[in-house]
Amino acid sequence: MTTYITTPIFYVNAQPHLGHAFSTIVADTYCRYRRLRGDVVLFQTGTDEHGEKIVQAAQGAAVSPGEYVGRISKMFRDTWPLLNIEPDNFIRTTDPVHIKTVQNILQKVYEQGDIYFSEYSGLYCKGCERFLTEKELLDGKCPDHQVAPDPITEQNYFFRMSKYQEWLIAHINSHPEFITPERYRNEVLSFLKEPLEDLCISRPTSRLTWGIPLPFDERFVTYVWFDALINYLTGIGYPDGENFPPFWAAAEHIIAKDILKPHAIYWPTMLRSLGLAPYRKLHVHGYWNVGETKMSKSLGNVVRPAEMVNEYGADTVRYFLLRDMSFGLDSGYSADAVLNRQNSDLANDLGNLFSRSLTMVVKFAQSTVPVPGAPEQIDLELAAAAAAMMETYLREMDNFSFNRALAAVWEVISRANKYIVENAPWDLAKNPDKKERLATVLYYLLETLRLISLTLLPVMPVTAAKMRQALGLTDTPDLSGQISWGRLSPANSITLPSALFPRLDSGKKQHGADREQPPREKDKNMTADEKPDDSDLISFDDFKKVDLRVGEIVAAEKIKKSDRLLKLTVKAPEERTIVAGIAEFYQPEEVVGKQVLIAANLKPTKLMGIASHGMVLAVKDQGTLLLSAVSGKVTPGSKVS
RNA sequence: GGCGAUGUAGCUCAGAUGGUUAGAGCAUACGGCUCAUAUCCGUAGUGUCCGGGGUUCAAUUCCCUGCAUCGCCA
Repeated sequence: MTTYITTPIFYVNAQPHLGHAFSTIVADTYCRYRRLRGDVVLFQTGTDEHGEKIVQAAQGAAVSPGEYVGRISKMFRDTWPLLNIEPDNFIRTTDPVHIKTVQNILQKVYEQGDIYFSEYSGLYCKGCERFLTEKELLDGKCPDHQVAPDPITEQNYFFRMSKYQEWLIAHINSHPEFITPERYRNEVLSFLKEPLEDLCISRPTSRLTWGIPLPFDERFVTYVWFDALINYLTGIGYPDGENFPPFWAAAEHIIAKDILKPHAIYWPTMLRSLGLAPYRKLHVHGYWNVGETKMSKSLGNVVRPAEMVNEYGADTVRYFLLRDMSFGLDSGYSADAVLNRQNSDLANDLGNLFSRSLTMVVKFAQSTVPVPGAPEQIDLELAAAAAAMMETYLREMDNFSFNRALAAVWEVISRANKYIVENAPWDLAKNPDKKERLATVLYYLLETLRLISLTLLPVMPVTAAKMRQALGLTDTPDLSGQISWGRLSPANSITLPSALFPRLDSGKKQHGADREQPPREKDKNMTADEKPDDSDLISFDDFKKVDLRVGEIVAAEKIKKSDRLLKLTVKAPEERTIVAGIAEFYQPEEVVGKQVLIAANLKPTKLMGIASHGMVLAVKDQGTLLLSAVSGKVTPGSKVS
C-alpha cells in the first residue's frame, strides 16, 4: 500500500508554535506507523509564503518579503528535527516549481471556462484580507481587527465553485470517511445546505504584488488559498511525475479546525475542476488551549515547540500531545499536565517497568533472554492482554485515535507491573527448583516489552529504539509479522541502559515543600526593622524565577534617535526582539552571531516604541561594557542554572 | 437570530438501545513488597451523572424546557 500524508503548509506570518507542532507530530507519527505496517509513505510539510499579511509582517520587521519569508520558513524547517520529525519533502510556495505548477493549473482551469472575470464591490478589511458583509461589522468596524473596512470596487477573477456544489455534497455523503471526525463532516454538510458562492481567486497588483501572477492577466496575482492548496499536488510531481498517480490516490491531509472550509470546500471543487479525484481523507483536529484561553500572541501565552523540547525532550512532548488530546476536540496545555504524564506514565509506569524487568534479567539470568518453560494460566493471560493491546492499538492508530491507542498500551504496562508482583521473581531466584519458572516469567516480561516497544516506535522513536537495543533486537522492526507472541529469541544478550525517563520536580511538589516549612510565628510578627540582616539574600526559589538562557543574536540594528539602544533579534531558541543599551560600545554588525546570556522571562516593556522581550546581560567595568557569554558555543535557548 | 455540540468524582475524561453497588487515570489516605527511577501492588473513599418538568413499574440514560459553555452559519 501507499500513503501520502500532509500537514498544512504553515503561514509564515508567525513563528512555529504548539499548534503547528501538533499537526506535524501527528503526521510524523502516522507516517512512521504506516511505514511499520509496510506502506510506501511520502510525508510532506512546508510553508505558505504569499499574501498581504506576509507583506505587512515583513514591513513590521523592516525587511523585504523575500527575506522575511526565508527567515521564518527556515525556523519551521529547523524546528522539526528537534522533535524528531522527518518529513520527506519540505515545500515552499515560493519554490519556482510550485509557482509554475500553480500557473499551469490556473491556465488549465481558465481555458476550460471555470474562471471568469467580474466586478465586485464591497467593504474590504486589510487585516482579514477579504471583503466583509455589512452584517459582520460591529459599529461599522471589523470585529476581528477593530478598524473600519474600506469601500472598494474591484474587478477580479472568480472560480466557479458553485458549479461543483451538488457533486461535493454527493461525494461527502457517499464517503463517510472523507472528512473525519464526524462533527466536522456535519459542519461542512450544514454549510453546504446554503448555495455556495464562487471564489474570488485574484488580487489586483495595485493592491498586492507579493503573489503568483495570473498567467492570463499580469495585472493580477493569485489569491493565497488557491496558491497554497496546490502545494499538495506540486510536492508529488503533478502532472507528469511518475509518483503522482499512486501518491495522489492515497492522499490524506491533516489540518486544524480553523482551515476546514478551504480544505473541505475550495480544495475538492478545485480538484474536480482539474479532473482529479479528491483527496482520500481529511483529518481535522482541535486547538491546544493554554490557561483557559486560546493561544494568542497578544496574550503572551504562546507555547514554543523548541522550548518544550529543551524542557522535556522530544519523546515526552510527542507522547504528551498525542496522549492528552482526543483527536478532533480541543485540549488544555499546561506544564503540570506534561509533568504529570512524564512522571506517572513515562517514568513510573513505563520507565520503571523496563528498568526493573531488565535488571532482573541481568541479575537472575546472566543478562540473557532465558528459554521459557511451559506457561501457566497467569502467563497466558499476560500474552492475551498483549495481543488485545496490539489489536486495539492498530485499530485506533488507523482511526487517528492516538489517545486510545496509547491508553491500550498503558493498560498492558500496568498489567505487566502487576504480573511482576504476582510472580515475585526475586523469590523464585532464591529457590533453585524454580529456575524454569523464573525463566518463564522473565521471558514473558521481555516479550511483552518487545511488543510495547513496537507500538511506541511511531510515537517515541528515540525511546522505543533504546528499548529495542537493550532487548538485543537488531532486525528491522515491523508491525506485521513481528506482532505475534514469542518472536523474541532466547539467548539474545540484554544490556541495561540508563533510565528511560527522569522524574521531574513538579510545581506542586515545590508548593508542598513550602508548606512543610511554614514561616515561624516569630518571623510573621517581626517588622522590617527587626528582621535579621539577610534582606539582600534571596532564596533558591527566588533565583529559579529568573529564566536565564543563552541567546544567539541573529540580527541587530540601530534605533533612530537613540545613542544607547540597539534593537536585537535573539534566538533563544525562538526568535524574539530585545532592546539593549549597548550601542555606545557595540556596532550592530559586530554583535550578530554572538551568544549572550539573557533574562528570558522579564515582562515585556517598550523602549523607544519597540517592545523588548527580555534583557541582555552585560558587564560594565571602568567605562567599558562587555557582553556576557558562556565559555563555548551552545544550542541557542539553553538554560543557565 | 438559525443550526449543532457539550455539561458525569478535587482534576482530565469514559459510559449505558432506560433496570440491581455509575467507571478509568491523576491527585488524597492507609496497608503490602523490595526486582526497580522514593518506583510497584493492594485497599479506601467521596459524585442531587447541570436545574426544572414529562413519559415509564423504573431515567443520570428517552422527550420538553431553562441555564451555562463552545462551534458553525447569518
